[in-house]
Amino acid sequence: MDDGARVPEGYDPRAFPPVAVTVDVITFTIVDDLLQVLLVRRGQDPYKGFWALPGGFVLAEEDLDDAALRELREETGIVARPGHLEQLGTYGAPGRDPRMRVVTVAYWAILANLPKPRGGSDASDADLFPVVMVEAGALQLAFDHGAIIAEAVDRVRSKLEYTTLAARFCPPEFTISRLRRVYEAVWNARLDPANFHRKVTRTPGYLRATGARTDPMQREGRPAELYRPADAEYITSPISMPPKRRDRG
Amino acid sequence: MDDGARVPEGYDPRAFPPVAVTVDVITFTIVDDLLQVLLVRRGQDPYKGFWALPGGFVLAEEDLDDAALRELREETGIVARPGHLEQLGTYGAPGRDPRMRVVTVAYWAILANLPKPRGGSDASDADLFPVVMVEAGALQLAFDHGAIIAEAVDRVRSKLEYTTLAARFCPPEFTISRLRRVYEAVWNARLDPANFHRKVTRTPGYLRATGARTDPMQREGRPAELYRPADAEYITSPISMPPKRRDRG
DNA sequence: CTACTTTTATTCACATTGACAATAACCCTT
DNA sequence: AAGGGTTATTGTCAATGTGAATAAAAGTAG
Repeated sequence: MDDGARVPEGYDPRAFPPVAVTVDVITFTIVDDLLQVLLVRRGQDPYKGFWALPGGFVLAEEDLDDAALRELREETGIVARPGHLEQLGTYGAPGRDPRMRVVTVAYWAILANLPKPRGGSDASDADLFPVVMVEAGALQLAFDHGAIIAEAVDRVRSKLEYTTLAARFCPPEFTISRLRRVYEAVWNARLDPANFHRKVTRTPGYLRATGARTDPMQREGRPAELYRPADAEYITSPISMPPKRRDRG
Repeated sequence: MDDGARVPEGYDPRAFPPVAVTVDVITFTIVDDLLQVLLVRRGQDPYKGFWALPGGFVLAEEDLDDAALRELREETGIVARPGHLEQLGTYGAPGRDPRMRVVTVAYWAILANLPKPRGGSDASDADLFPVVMVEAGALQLAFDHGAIIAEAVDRVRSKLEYTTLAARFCPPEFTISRLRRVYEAVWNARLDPANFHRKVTRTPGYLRATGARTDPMQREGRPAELYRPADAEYITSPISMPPKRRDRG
């Protein structure tokens, strides 16, 4: 069957504007009941010493998703596969990189149990920062990475409403209150434990009880039932964010 | 204030893999109570004679959104500004274009009252096709445009649930039943007129009554109140898609 | 007038949700 | 063993939202 993929003769592969294509990755995790984002300190100009998203050039024969995973690994030493990896958007305003035209494809990822990050080849340092700190403008961010992070935060906040992605922040087995604290950290809001319990346990496809309980020795209060994620990726009736968020007072 | 945007000396702008960056645009409109998509027939290899999304190279000093608007205008002769234009995603699998590495940034747009399309510079022809026809595989589509269109259709279908974008398919003033037929066309489902009316009129920020009515001479039945879009872009309580869709029988 | 069409209002049964009370299951101290 | 503290889980109740069904309203056509 003819798939039409003929290459015309005399085609000049250089007859297009010179553009570099890169990927950048926004990695979210939860530490100390706070939503945190992974950043690397730039070791060279431009923006030397500024904090930036891990990222870099897409290789010649590499798909975009693979490039995102590779850069995350190379620049931060993280070998664990993210619990979620998804394209966020592509940013290509002329002048966003002072050297030349750079179009970057941004990805965002969820990692549970993020190990202590260490700098890789292109970065002199890597560290986690609470999103509230980034939103407050407490960091010097390179390029347009502040705006990109803001869009990623919006995305993860709204995706918790109608997907089961919150479980990706958790270990394979987790309690309902752990899941609730994920929502509370990402949304920066407090949820009623009883109503949250009723909502998620009655959402079909979200949770599957394991039958086991938490070890009472390690925690305070009544031991909790352990759950693992079920098969649903999207939920029909959303878990709605409380109307008033308490961020920044 | 130092913004850190120093250009290092000796930087080689060619030290990156040769990649072409293009934009493609999925344009939706509603004709004959059907969701339709705008395609152009390719006038040259590869995929000569196949149907494709309008698109092309991003120019040297051009932002991505501008490139999308320009390509839509150049390849289809459409001068009207879309009621909505949004990035869909970026597709860059090696080999998706047989000539060279091409990374394309896909946009999707909503146009109301789309005029009869005519071919532009790069396309020998442009026409509208019902989405159900594309989904049935009735067209020979170039590159990976079939998969891209499928993702765009998913996106517009789900966005009708929690945004006010359905109104972008309508003229500036419209009736509730017109708005309902937008949902019915996009979702390929039937909605109860009375419940839909109650729902959208009680959704804050969605509609603002104009006080006028439709001219009874032109239509059958009772004249309907005319509305225009209000200020909300997102709605808190979603308009939910009926569970069973009737597409393809 | 009646028949017919579409729009809009109303009603009922039922599900969902927020607020909050009550109970359960553990720990610890006395 | 009893009581207090903490967290987990279940239950109650009123308010609200939704699907289905019906009715009323406002026009045209005959």
